[in-house]
Amino acid sequence: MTRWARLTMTTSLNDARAPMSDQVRCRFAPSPTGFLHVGSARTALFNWLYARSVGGTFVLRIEDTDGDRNRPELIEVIFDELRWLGIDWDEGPLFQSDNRDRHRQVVSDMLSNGQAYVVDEHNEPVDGTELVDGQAVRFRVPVGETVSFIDSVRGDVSFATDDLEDFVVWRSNGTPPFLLANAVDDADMGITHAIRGEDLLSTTPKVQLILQAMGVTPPTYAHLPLLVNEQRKKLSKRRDDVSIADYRSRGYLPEAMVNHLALLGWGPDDDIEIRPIEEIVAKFTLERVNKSAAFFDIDKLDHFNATYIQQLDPDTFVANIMPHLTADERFGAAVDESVVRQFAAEVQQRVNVYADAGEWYDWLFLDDIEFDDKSFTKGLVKAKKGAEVLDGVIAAFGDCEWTAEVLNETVRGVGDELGVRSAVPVRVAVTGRSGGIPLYEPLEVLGRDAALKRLNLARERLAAV
RNA sequence: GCCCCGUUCGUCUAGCGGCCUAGGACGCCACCCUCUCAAGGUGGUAGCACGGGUUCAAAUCCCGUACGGGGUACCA
Repeated sequence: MTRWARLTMTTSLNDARAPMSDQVRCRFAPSPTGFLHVGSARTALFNWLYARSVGGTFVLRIEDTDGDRNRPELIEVIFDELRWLGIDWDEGPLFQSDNRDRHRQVVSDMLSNGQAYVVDEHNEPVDGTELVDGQAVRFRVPVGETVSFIDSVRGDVSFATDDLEDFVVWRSNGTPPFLLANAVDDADMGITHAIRGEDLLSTTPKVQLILQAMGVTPPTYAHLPLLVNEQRKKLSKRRDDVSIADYRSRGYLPEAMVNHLALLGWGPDDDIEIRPIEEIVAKFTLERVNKSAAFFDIDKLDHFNATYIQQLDPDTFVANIMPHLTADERFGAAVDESVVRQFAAEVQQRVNVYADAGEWYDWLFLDDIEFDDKSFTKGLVKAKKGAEVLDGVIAAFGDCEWTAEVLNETVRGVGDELGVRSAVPVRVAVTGRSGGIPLYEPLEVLGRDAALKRLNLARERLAAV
């Protein structure tokens, strides 16, 4: 049995149509023309949320009719990103291209019924009610009528057919355009709720006309507000940094991503934003979906991600950041997992994204640190008695007991003697930065020789300023 | 141009006629904590686009204006 044969079975089931509310069927229908981006992922998520929230079925369909831009190798990638996000599907993947004969049949029927007509390359109508190779078919849009429907998000929406031109339902290259294939497939698959982006709102009357011509009851539509960039324009793969895969590789957690995405165009009634997906499913309704566009705010995503990272058990955290650390070309080869583990708790509460973990650890694995200019200026050059502090610490570190506790007391002692705060200058000298995880335990691990080497280096550099 | 949709703090949102002196979150600022930076805690900053109605009462309903967006393809 082919994939599509299974579909047609659903169709016949659906034809019997006793649409019960517990028979909700949603679908996500990406076209494999690019990587999964945040806008598509949000659409997929809302379909999934709705299906799960009402115990319905979530179907995955690949809209691979756009021959030229189609990139089959991306199909698996899209699946992989969906799985990563935790968006699982109950049926499919089904491939639109498998339904080509059916699409052709529908258009053919339209021609014989006079609902559509053949046009030549100049868009001039051609006599005849048969599909002709090399010629397109246009739908005959009725005159003076109104197409209206109830959108679950937007309420009543209506369009005058007079504002619609006779749109193409079959291309001259022998393939169905999106409008036709999408409408037919939704009907055949018994889709009850089409949840999609608002950019498709104005194509809806055309879809309704097609369905009407087929004698099929259209699904309920829900048009989600668009995700926009800083300029308030629809997110675009070209302009915007929106690939789910990119976020994944930088070390965002799927839980954080999904949680954040769920809050774009929807909000719970109880002010609790960060919460498990099960709770979001339980609270989700289409009626609560907003109408206005939402900006994808990375700062907020970062906050969510940091929160989810903090909740991780330490072993998982270490396991997850290790690949990012060892992949770092500056110090990756020197990374010692036991050291990573020793200070993981401190890093875990500071890091927003796994990929940033290196910034907290690097000085422990680097032979030669680089000084952050701002830190060096503020922490040493402009610090009171910066040079004296370093001199004092260098002298004291030469023979003091090398334990975190003693190191702490020693640095403090030098500062007290000089009447200044000594911790930051030492930190800058040893780590290159003015901020970081608590200093003395790592310093104990780093060792006396390395510490002295850096202190002396910093002292020389300071003298040269 | 035409059609459609939208408009609550900078951002994401709660609000579905009185509970609003408009709540939460991110960001930002301050303070506490503190070896630093974070985290955490406390406090603060900032908004119903505008104008008309309707109503005893409007962020909430109606109309208009402005602004923004989407569509208007043999793309999806």
